[in-house]
Amino acid sequence: MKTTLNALAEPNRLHIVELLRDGPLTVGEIADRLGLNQPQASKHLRVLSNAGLVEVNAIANRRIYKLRAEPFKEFDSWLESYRHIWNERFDRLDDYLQDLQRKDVNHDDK
Amino acid sequence: MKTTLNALAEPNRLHIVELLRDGPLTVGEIADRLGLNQPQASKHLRVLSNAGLVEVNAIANRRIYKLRAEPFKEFDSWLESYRHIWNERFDRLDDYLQDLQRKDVNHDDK
DNA sequence: TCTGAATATTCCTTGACAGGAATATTCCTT
DNA sequence: AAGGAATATTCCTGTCAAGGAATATTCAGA
Repeated sequence: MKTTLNALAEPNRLHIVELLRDGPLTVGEIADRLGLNQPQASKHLRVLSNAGLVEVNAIANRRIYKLRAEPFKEFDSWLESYRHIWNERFDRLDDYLQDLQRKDVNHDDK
Repeated sequence: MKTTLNALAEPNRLHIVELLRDGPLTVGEIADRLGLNQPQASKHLRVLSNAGLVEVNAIANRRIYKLRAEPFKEFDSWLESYRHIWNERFDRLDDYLQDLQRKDVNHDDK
């Protein structure tokens, strides 16, 4: 999760992922469409690869990169644990304030 | 999306968010539970706040932070555009290879 | 009003990381 | 075998951001 987020936090890498959303692409194509020069594209793809976000398929000279499903699934289930924030009524600030008050009153307890 | 990812990419900030998943918390509480010293906690909360991930509620001396729903909703719909990767059969590598081949054959077209 | 608690802000330093340029590697084509 | 395309790797440099320490601010209570 942490490495995934880290990989996606870089703008160019996010762009790459959004490009690959529509299907596999070659390093050269990616570099072209994003206005990167080839080495930077390769480097970013490496990071994405290490994070498990993409996988490579070597065909002769070319390397064809495509998205891997797993990280997105994980992402999905991670989000799942936050759904209650806008489903249930999560905004229990009142309760929390009462808690604070209670603690203040009994601040000499051990 | 980019700022959201950036904010979450930092480990301590991710922890803060996961803490707040269970309800609002005070700066001091957050710092305690995460083993941060107060200034760092405040700084991270500032970043999270700028990213719109949390909101503050001032009560006397204390600042009570809690999660905001919006960014998570956005996240959810962002993920939505990636669902086809594991729902439909996305792995159309064969098609892509044929495309490559076609381009190679006609590489003298304009 | 004074003290102390809770929080924010500033300044500084250090480490990580992205970009550029150059080079290495692999493979196809002739 | 040679040249060139496609990609990866290395080295260097500059930038940015996180952490530490110190300080400022606000507030409650005695």
